[in-house]
Amino acid sequence: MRSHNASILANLAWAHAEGISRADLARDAGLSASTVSTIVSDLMAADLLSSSHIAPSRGGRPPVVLRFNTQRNYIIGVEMGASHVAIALCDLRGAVLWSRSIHHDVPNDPPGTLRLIGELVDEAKVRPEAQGELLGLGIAVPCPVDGQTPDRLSPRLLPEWAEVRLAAQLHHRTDVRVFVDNDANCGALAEALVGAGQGISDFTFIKVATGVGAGHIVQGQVYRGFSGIAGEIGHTTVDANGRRCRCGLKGCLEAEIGSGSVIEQAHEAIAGGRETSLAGIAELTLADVVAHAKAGDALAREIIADAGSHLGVGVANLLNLLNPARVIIGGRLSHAGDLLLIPLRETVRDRALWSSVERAEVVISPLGQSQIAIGAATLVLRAALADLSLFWASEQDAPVPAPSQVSSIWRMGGRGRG
Amino acid sequence: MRSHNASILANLAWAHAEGISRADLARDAGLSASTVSTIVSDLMAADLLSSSHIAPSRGGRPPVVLRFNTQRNYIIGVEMGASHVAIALCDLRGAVLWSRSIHHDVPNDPPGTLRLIGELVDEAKVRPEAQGELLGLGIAVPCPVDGQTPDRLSPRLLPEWAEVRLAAQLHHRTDVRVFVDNDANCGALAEALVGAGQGISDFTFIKVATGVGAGHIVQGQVYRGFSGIAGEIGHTTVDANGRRCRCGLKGCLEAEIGSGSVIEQAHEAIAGGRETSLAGIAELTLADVVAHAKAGDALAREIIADAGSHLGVGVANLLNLLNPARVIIGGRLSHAGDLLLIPLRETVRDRALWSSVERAEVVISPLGQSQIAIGAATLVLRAALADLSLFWASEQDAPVPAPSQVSSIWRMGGRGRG
DNA sequence: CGACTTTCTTCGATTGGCGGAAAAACGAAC
DNA sequence: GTTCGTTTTTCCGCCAATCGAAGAAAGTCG
Repeated sequence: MRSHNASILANLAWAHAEGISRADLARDAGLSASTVSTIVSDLMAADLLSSSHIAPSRGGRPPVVLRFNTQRNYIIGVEMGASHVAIALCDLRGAVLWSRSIHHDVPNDPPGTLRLIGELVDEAKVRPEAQGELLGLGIAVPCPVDGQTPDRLSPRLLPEWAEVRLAAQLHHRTDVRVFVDNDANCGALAEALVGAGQGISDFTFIKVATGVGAGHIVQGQVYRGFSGIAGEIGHTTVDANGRRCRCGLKGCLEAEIGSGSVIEQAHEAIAGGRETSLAGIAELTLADVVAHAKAGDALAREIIADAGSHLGVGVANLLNLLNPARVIIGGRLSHAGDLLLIPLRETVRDRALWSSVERAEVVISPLGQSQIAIGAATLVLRAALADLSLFWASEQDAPVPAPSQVSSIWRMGGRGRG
Repeated sequence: MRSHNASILANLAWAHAEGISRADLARDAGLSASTVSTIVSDLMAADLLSSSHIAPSRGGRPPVVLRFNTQRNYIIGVEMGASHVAIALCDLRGAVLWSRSIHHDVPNDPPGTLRLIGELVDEAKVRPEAQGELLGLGIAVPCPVDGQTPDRLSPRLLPEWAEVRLAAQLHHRTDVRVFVDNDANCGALAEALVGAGQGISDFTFIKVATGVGAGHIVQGQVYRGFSGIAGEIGHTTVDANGRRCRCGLKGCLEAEIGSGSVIEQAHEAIAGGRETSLAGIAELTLADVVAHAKAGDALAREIIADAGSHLGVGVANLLNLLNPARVIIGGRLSHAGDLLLIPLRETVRDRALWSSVERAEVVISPLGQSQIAIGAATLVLRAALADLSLFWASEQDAPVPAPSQVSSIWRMGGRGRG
């Protein structure tokens, strides 16, 4: 009903960062000018929209340009990584106003992690950049999130977290809505709203770091599959005779290009007497390998190019199977840029059967270090844009538990709307 | 609006083949009883629903059971295969009332194929089974269908068809709506509506015959990807050191289990002096291999079990990447039944990282020989159920060209409804 | 300076769904 | 058998929300 059209208009206004007139809103939404006018006045009363300036006339009365009020609220996104917690304070455009990243042993220390997140959120709340009210808290977790039991992390990957009800605890601590989703899905959502996936209805985001995971955007929505684990590209086979993976198989993508494997490959080469500037680094990390590759080290470049080729096999299979318009590579390995991308693209081209697959774009995420934390923030943003009532009901009911999917059957009317 | 809710109710009634009362419709659809009553009376006036009988009371007034009128129209589905044309005459339930299959060199003879289809349609129209009016004609084609140029078949796979406007010509010939889609997508749709995918929102159908293709059902809708070629599982790599594929790569799934490969493997073994009942068959076909495997021939069983294992690798990758609730195997190879399925499931279990993947069901299509032709018919059925106006506008406008996707943004109101 | 355009608002009119009342048709209890 | 309660279905008035037409506002253009 009304709220649905209001949501459409709000989304249109949000998408037009440069501003949009009522007349253009009516055209884009396919609604009558009168309807748009009444809804816009509601949205302005709610401070979601505000008129920005008057654009030059196009032959008649000059249009009043409306802007989505990105300062109305702020959002906090938190990335729980394998070995760090990152936080990003964002406005409603998804722009990062402030961020931090702290080393922490997340998998093995749930209480400490919860405390750390609480402190970081408190810190963010009092930052001068935090304008308006806190709209919600988004958390990206390094494991699949099941739609059935959304507030339980995977006991298999994170046994220590098995009994922790993350969203509930953080809601209790912070008193705002808490949204939880898998990190790769968050990354995909970030790209969809503020990154390389803007305006693209079907793409896949691949995060390559400690693990390798993918998030699919299908018809503009995050796709979770049947039990919420779609995107486990890390354990698809890319080389049946490849390295042994922690999952027990051989040649999983993750076993070839996950940070553990990359570092292992470097160690093996060093042990084999290979000349490299990586030798002598005490605790070799993926960041070291990437940095030295960029600085020109031959071994590091080789390892990364190799990773690119392996990733290319997985991407080619993905393209054949799902045919996304674009594949966006993120995660720490993606900071290697062209060193990774060029061999990747080459492999994809070699393995692409269809010209349309060949034409599919493979790019590196433009969102940088905070990518996943931004994605966590966009969980809140997307939810609020899809259901504007979240903007006016600040406290109320329980933390939103599920990785909320917009209900697939849209139902007109229906009993008991708010 | 109204028509949308009418569509919801019609779909509910269709889905309840045993019949459903107005009160239950209201409950299931979340609409008020009064609204349901008015819409139902419209649908009954249009002869889409009819009251069937009165069910026993559940303590109050006994409910009038309504049934979707599956005899109101009939549908014709046509499968264009690599070497045959199959036709299925279906009622609105998707049940096959009559079918035929004719050998024909489809790829190299467009005019003859069009003529043949025309004759088959004419034959179907005068069958006694054809009740009511012809609702539409669905065509399953053995190549991807692009949303941009829906009425052009792939010039790469079917060069002879490059200039043929299939849907337009058939519309001209038959004067009914023509719907065209890829065969694997048709197969998936058939499973969704009348096969092993009923009630499952996310599954994948894999057709294994001459080629190997998949059709995805995502959130209850056929998923085509960006350029309409999603599901090209046949050219994902399952064994980097495997057989050479016609696409130039090695170890594509199709190169391992496509009918060409299966027959080739049989010939190789026979040439190698292997004892088998397949030896001596003049023109060995996939059907022969399947039949002899069922009859107990060791070589045939081996080849099929091998195909099952290879398919298992592809299915495992698919499960990891997309996490469908079920994978349905169809196509001629699937007639081998357990001989294919057992090794397939074993491979999947070995390669499944997540318990939910492990639990995913892999089954054989229950729809048999006419599966794809039924799928072509369900193209029409789905379109009409999604847009009831197709039921009352028999002739009118151009043939429906695109593999119609339900528009992703649902818009309330909007100008100019019918 | 008038004609024309484009934008935006105001004002009925219409559509369509909802809630409640009422009718219909039954079971159960006394 | 009468009465009461229940479930199904219909009828009626109300309300929300959109649209179209008309008009006001604020320009451009010749």
